[in-house]
Amino acid sequence: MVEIRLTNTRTRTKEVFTPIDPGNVRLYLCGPTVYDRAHLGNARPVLVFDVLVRLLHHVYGTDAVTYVRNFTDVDDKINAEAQRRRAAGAEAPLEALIADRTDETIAWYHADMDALGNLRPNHEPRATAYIAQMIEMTRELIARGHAYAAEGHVLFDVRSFPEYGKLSGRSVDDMIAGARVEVAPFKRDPMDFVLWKPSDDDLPGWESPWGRGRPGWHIECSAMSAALLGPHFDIHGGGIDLQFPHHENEIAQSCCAHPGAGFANVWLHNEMLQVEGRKMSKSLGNFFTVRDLLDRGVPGEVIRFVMLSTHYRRPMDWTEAKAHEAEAVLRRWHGLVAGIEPAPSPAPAVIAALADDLNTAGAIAALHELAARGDAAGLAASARMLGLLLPGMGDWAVAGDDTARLVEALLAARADARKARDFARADAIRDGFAAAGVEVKDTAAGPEWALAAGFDAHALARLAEAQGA
RNA sequence: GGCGGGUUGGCGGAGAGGUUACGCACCGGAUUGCAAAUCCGUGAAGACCGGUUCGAUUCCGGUACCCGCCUCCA
Repeated sequence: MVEIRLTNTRTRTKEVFTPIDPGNVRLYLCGPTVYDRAHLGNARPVLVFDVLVRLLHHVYGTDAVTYVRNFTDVDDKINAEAQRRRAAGAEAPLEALIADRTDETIAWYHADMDALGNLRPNHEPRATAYIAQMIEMTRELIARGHAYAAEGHVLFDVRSFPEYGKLSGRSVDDMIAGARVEVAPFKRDPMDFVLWKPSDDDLPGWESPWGRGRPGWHIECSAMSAALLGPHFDIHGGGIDLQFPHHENEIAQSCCAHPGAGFANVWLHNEMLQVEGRKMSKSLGNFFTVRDLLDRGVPGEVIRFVMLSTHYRRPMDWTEAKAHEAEAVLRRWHGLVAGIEPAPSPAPAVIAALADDLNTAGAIAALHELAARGDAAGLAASARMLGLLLPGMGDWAVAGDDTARLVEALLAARADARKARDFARADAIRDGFAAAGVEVKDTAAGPEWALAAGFDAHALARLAEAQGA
């Protein structure tokens, strides 16, 4: 049995992972709020968990893993978009406009994450389908003395939970000292957070013991994880920015609603994404979505490779240079594994790297070594652990028939020129191939060719025209 | 103010208290009509200051600089 070690944010140490039930390893990843396209940063935790899930599948068996990732479809940004559409003349009721928006966004999300080669989770609960469970949990928290109703709101009483702040390493008093929190007059403590809030007629709402309203941001994950994984499960994760307040609040809610259950054993947090060395933000103009990259012709597999080439607990810097380098590597690897039957099992070095706190960069280094050794079958089998070189994934790296015809014609023209010792023409074709991103290898058995990074079909067509090929 | 992350060779980026990371680039050689690709090979590091140690880039303390979170955010 492979020993997996993971860095647990809760204990701040790298620990040997021991499942609660090896027959049903359970993980929960905080999913997107579905108000817009997923940006590149949204993809990072999904990729990290995808590799983790593939590793768990390998170690415990595909059927022994339950992976849950939610869709947050109750949110003020969604409401604002729906209200904007109604103001713009949409006739449908607000709830229908919201459903349209969230359905549309979920479809985008699926398409984008699929394009990056991510497995779909076993469950993808929508918050709106678990309102009853959220209300029930809120009632339970009030009954146990951890929450109170005030002016249509229900608030969690952070002073009732001595562990509050433990995950993020802060005390309630410290937080208040540097606080920029909204201090509503009905809060007992400035750090108390909302479990339920009232909705007026312009907002979606559900009937509750506290009047018509909607849930606060954090309660959904507590309710959905409990409903689908139980009150005690193995791994919970997300971006490090969720550590506080979201995950801190989840812990408070879940532990107080289910005393003694334990909630999540291991907390995994990925560091943030940067772009060309700077924070990705709309104001800096370097903000882009996964779809933006895909539409610009960056293959999903290339995005995946770049994202996995930095360890998840380090800041990841997205650069054009990395994308270009990743493309070159993947093209080479696709060429190497084409038509090769993958080995029966992945290379031990790759498994060992991944089992050591998901060292994807180390695993990629091990893949390089397999490639250098010419072990195509091993490379093919091992790359799959990282969700790379999957069947059907490399279509982008393979030349189409039209391209193949042009290249073959040009190669024939070059061979004629060389035979005639017309080296000027032969060199022109050679340089044209290089400029178009076609890599030609002259071997003893004749020329072989492949598309290189930056392949340009138009440049190739122009070359063929110029050479009359 | 509080909490956290980072600083490794030209660039990217890992692990390990003592032995080659790995990739890209560079340089030399083989090969080629010239190249490309390929193969072989060389060189190149650990922000700064202390401490522990026979020995630290790796552990501990401090300094500097960069980044993030504390407000919606993966």
